[in-house]
This record gives sequence, structure tokens and C-alpha cells, in this order.
Amino acid sequence: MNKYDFSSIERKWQKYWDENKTFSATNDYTKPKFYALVEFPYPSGQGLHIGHPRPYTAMDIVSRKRRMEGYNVLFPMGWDAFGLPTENYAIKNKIHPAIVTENNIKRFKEQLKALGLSFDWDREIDTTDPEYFKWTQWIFLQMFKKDLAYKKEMAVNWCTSCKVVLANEEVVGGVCERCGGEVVRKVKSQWMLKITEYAQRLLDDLSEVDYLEKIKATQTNWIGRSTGAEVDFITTTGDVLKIYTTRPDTLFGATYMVISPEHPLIEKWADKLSNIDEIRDYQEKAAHKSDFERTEMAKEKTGVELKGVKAVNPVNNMAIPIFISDYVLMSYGTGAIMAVPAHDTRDYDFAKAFNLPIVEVVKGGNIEVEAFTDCETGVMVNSGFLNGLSVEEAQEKIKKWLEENNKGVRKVNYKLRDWVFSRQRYWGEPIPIVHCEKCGYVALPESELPLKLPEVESYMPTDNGESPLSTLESFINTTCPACGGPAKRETDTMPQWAGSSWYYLRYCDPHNKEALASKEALNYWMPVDWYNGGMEHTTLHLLYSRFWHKFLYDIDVTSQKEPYMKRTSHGMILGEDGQKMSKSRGNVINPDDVIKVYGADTLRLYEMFIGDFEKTAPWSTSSIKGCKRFLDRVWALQDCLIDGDDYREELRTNFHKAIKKVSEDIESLKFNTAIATMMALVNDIYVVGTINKKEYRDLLIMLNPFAPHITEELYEIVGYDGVLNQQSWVKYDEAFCVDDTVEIVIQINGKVKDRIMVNKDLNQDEVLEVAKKAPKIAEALDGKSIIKQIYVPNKLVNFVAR
RNA sequence: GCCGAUGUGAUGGAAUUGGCAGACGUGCUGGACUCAAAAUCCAGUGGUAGCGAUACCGUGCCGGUUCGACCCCGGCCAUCGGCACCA
Repeated sequence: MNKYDFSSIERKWQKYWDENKTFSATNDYTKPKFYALVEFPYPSGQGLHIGHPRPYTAMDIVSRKRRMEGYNVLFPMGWDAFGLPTENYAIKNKIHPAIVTENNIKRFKEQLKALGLSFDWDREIDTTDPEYFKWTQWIFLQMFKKDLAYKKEMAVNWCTSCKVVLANEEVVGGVCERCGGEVVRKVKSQWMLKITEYAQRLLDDLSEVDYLEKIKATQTNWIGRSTGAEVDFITTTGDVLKIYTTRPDTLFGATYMVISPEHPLIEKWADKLSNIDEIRDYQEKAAHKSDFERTEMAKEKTGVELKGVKAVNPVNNMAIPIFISDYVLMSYGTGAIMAVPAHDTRDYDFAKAFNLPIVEVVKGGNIEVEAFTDCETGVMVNSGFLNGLSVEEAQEKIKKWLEENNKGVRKVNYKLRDWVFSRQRYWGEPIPIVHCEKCGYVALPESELPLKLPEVESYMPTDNGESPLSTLESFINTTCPACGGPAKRETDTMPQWAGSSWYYLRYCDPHNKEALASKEALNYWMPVDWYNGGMEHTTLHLLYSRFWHKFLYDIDVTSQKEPYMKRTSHGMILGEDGQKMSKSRGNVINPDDVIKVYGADTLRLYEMFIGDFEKTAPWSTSSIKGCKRFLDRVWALQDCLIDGDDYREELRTNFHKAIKKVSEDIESLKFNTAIATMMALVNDIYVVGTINKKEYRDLLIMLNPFAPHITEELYEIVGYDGVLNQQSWVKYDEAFCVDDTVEIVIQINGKVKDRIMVNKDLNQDEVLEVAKKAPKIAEALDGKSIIKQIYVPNKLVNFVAR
């Protein structure tokens, strides 16, 4: 036996797969297809992280198994390469971001290849390639034409450190998702995408896809649908003050109103308000608070009454005061609420702070102590024609009443906001729009795509919140495609999420020059059958790309409503100390080093064996040795080889069981137990002492998706026909999955007392008979009467005795 | 506060449908091989008591259902992730 020289074996097979294009998806559209997708990485300067191979290997295993099962498999890889770190690195080191990107991609690609992942490299894509982002821009233009992209002056999240606008999804815990910097509100003119128009469909169609429950729950929460009513309160000035509420049943308990500090009616009423200075002062303070400060100060309610104006409650004609307070957001509902302190905790706090009346309209709680918010148990009181009804009945009745009397309408609201789509950065897709004094915002003709990034001296973001492109006269000044007059180009670029919102479509037909992909290719390959990615993208990339896909479906580019049939998620790999890996903690594991010492097959195996795929797991340098030992033992089996073309009696059940378990576990992402099963099988083989050619071959096939290099090599060494990856996946027979004799556990009163071996499928009476005769059992039952006997076939007997 | 998870030996984690708790791996202990070490191989390894067969205890805590509960139900505690003044 020669040495298991993993380095040269791995290099050899990686070269072989490359040269033979072993894993190219064919365009034979008659074969059954399988589209496996992993999130393409951002090629950072740090190179591959030890966490990257976990999802990649998992889907590689599924892909390799599918190929052996006869599918035409598409398992592609590419680069999500626009982004801030590249730009920052470029600024710091005075290298063009395109060069930085090219270098990073080169490194990433080498590292991925060293893992033996079966990607189809002929379909590699790069979001920064003009031939790619031409189509990102094209999609944007289609949205613009359908009024789904619009420019709006609005308060946005501004990261003071990145000097860039952030989408709501990018603000995490009040700070910048990427850098942790402070986020403040800033009024800017921004490109927006109307994702809200798709809110209901994004919610509804979750029922048509197979996503992990927690992914569906997170998206559902984020979309945040609520049902209620819009109600018109008429003010003493004669204006309509429209509010939104989910609890119209509590209308009789509305004792005051609160409007957002940004509410437009305040300006209209300005000369009627006796305390306008105080109000202006409060508005000023609210405007300067960052979102972080606003949430930080959530505990204490502040506000100012608008003195001089009152509103009339439409159900009882009571005139009630109006306040402004920053707990009411202009961006949700109508920016105004009716306050029902008895049945809403926030209103309760506010009423206590300002000494306002609290009127109970739902009986069931103790409003002396706290707001009663339960909708299930209460009964309506102090509510005129609603008295005596349940909350649910009252809601229905009041909604009808509002509509019949023209005082309000039923209304559905969503927490989801439109997507802030412009970034004040250089390294992103230019937005293909020009602004003309006469014609307004005008789309660039499609023939002018791609609109490439100009060469600039400096990529530095500017302090005034403008894009680096804004200083480049030659880029800005152009002519209007509509009227031919002078016009200015948009200087903001698209966010990082743009290119990844449709990349899975490009893989279907990556070199197409006429369209983002041919209809034929899309019809064959789409939808993605299985998409694995990080939980952190649930309300970002995953939601955005579903939105784009639905839009492309509406304009007949794609034929499916949903892009991804199945979505799963992997856990993070932590440092050995159980902490997140980071340079500052000094607990970073570098995949290159691991491959050098143990080989790619061992790394792959260990990343799959480390624990439950969906959970975070700490790295363990000593544990990885176990996986190496296992591969050493598989390698050494070549010395125990004997002839034979069928399983031998003593290993038949072991093989059938193992094949069943491994096959099923791969489908349910239980790679750790699949590997444990193969380890146990190899242990059993060593007990027998020999392995025949049929048995070895099947072991190699089973192990191949996990450890592709060593298995290919052994397959060749033994001299089987062809190459391993071309073989069919192993099959099992249910009939051989149970041993001829089975061990039956015998319990007395639920406690295990003995075990017996019996022939399988013996009938109940026979087994009970044998069980009672077992010496320990007979002794224990002596002098007792059996009240009940329970029999579980091939497993267990329980005597209930007294 | 709301939503979603999770809690099992020294340790990473198994346990199909309510049916042998601790598979598989690591670590540790002892042994073989070796001048020695590494590697490899063999045996053992939840706790307590006992020379021992064995007995009792044991899946975060308290209770319940059941012949039988890591699993189901009720009530807590702890940890993690997400959302959060969304009317």
C-alpha cells in the first residue's frame, strides 16, 4: 500500500475534473434537471473564511449525489463583487477597485478549487462585469417604466461612518449592519423601489415554497401585515385627521389623539396654535434624534399638546385634545393615532405621564394597574351600540358602521417599507437615468447599456452626502434621450443587493448577449430546486430577490412565481473558544492551513461532521483528527481487499442499513449522522477483517460526495471500470435492512430487566412466551400477577405486574 | 414586550413514530508495539455504592398524561438569534 498522500491526490483529481469539465451542466433539456444553489460570496481581501466551506460542501454533497442519480445538475458559482470593503481598500491603497476585485476573485477561486467543490466553472459570473450589470441596469429600467422605481425626497438612514444611505433592512439594532457605525436620519432625494406593492404576494406565496419555518416566520414578521380601519376625525378647524387603528372596537375609549412631529397638518394650523414655539421646539428635537436615540429613549413618553385645536370622536362627538409625540411615526399608517389608554400600553404610559382620562371600554382587566390589551376574553362596555359584544364582534360591527356612515374604511397595513435603492458610492452599478430640466427623470435607452463606471481620480465618499461620481463633469453632463437638450446623469449607484437579486437567473444562460437569459434556458432550469444560505439574508437578499423575481414574472421574463423551491440555512462556525472568529480575538482558523495539514477531504468531512448543520458549532482542532483517522482507515482497507461481487452474509444488513441511512440523511441535511453511519460501517468491516470488491466499491460511492478525492483515487487504485463520479448512486433493499435475529428489550413495569435475541417477525404470543421464560424475568415475575403485557414488534416487551 | 430557537456525559453531538438514553467522534485511563516518542492497534469510560453479579440515580427546574416520556401537556428558569413606541 502506498501512502495516503492527500496533497498530490487532491491536486491530481482537481486537475482531472477541470480538464474533463466533469461537472459542467449540459444543455440537454431532455434530461431531468436539478438546480442547486449556494449564495455567491463577496470576494473580500481576507480570502476564504473557514465558515464558507460549510454550506458549499453541503450543497456539493447533494449535487454529487444527484449526478449519480442521473440528474443534469446545475451547481454554479460566481462573485457578488460590488461593495464597500473593496472600495475602501482601493482608496487606502490607491488601486482601482476593479483590480482589487480581480485579485480577490483569483484568490477565492483558487481556494474554492482546493476544496474540490463540483462547481460548473464555465458558468462563473461576476456582478461587476459590464456584461453582467448591463442586465441589472436593464431590470432597473423595466421597473422604472412600470413606476416601481421612483425618486423621492425623504428622511433616510444615513451611516455617518460609511457616509452612505442604508435600506431599512441594513440598519440592525439602530446601527449600520456592516460597520456598526451610528445611523442618523437625513433628508435626501433617493431612488426607491416599490417593494410594498408586492407585500401581499410576498406573503401569500410563502405557502407555495418549502422554506424552513423560521425563515417564513422572519419574512412574515418583517412584512408585518395588520388589519384594521382608517377612521376620520374631524377637527375644530374643519380638517379631516385620518388615523389608522387595528382596534376600531375601542373607539369609544379614545380620549385624545397623537400625531407625528412631522405631520403636515401642524404647519396648516400654525397660526391657530397658542403654543407654536413649544411645538416647533419639540419638532426640532425629534428631527435631530437618530433612530438609535429614538429607540433608546423609548421608555419615557414625551410630547406637546396642540393648544387651539381639538378633534371630534366620530362615535360619540366628544371633543378631545391632540398631542404631538415622537412615538408616532410618520412612516407608518397615517402618521396619526387615536389614543385609547385603557387598552394600549403606550397610550397608557402617555396618559399617565400627561394625566389624561383613561376610559375602560373592554371589561376583563384592571385598568387601574395597566392597560388591558387582550382581544380574546374581553366584553365591550361604555361603548354605546357595541356594549355587550365580544372584541371580535365589536370589530366587525364598528367597521360596518364606519363604512355605512362614511366615517372610515377597512384597511390593511404593512410594516414593510419601500426599498431605498441609491448609494453615494463609486463601486456599484450606475443608475441608468438622466435628469433633464424639461423632461424630468428619463431612462437611458436600452441600446446604451451597460452604462459603465467612468475612471475617476478619487473614489472617496464625500462629506456632503454626494456620490464620488458627482464631481466628474464629463460623466454628469449628457444629453436628454427624450428631447436632446442638456441633462445630468444620476450619480448615485445601486446598493450591493442589486446584482444578487437576479444572479440565479444568469447562471441558466450566462453568456447570452441578447437577453439576461434565454426563455428556453430559464424554462428548463428554473426554479432553483434547493437554495442554501445564511439566516442573515432572510429579510435582505432573500426578500429582495423574491421581489425582483415576481416583477420579472409579471413582465414575462420568467415563468415561475417564486425563484426558490426550497431554502435551508446553515449555522456559523465559531472559534475554538466558542466566540465568533475575529482577528482581534485571535481565534481565526484559516482553511488553507487546515488543507495543508489534513487535506481538503478531511476538512470537508469535518465541517459536515462538526454538528447539526443548522446550528452554530465551535471549531475543534483535536476533533478534526477523528475525520482524518477515518479516511486513513478507509485508505488502509485496500490491503484487506478480497474478490467478490455481492455483499457477504456478515455485512449484508450493515450495508443496506448504511446506504439507506446515508441516502436519507443527505436529503435532510443530517450530514453528521450520515458520516457517523459510515464510520460505524467501517468499524464493522474491520471486525470482519476483510472487504470484498463489491463492498469496497459501494463504500467508495457512498463516501464520494463527502470526500471526493480519496474515493476517486481508491476507485482507480482498485481498478474498477471508469471513474467513480460517473457511477450510479448505491441502492438498498428494505427487506435487508433488518437483521434476521433481533434483540428484544424486556421491561417489567417500564424498567429494562433483560434482553433476548429472537428471530425477526416472530408473532406476539411466541415472543411473550420466550420473554417470560428468560431467567431474570421469570425470577422477577415469580409471585406476581401480570396485569397487562405490551408488545412492540421487533423491539420491546413490557410486563405490568403487581 | 413580541416572534423563533435551544438546554442531554469531561467535550462536539446521537436517539426514526412515545419504546434499550449517550450512536459516531474527541478527550481521558489502562494495555500492546517501541530504546523512547509519535503514529497505529486492543480494552475501558454518565454518576453513586459494591470485589462482584447487581442496585439506585440520571436528558435545565416543578408538576401532569401514559404500561412506558429527552420526546406529549401545563407552569417556571436560563441561554442564543431576530424584531421592537408599527397604533
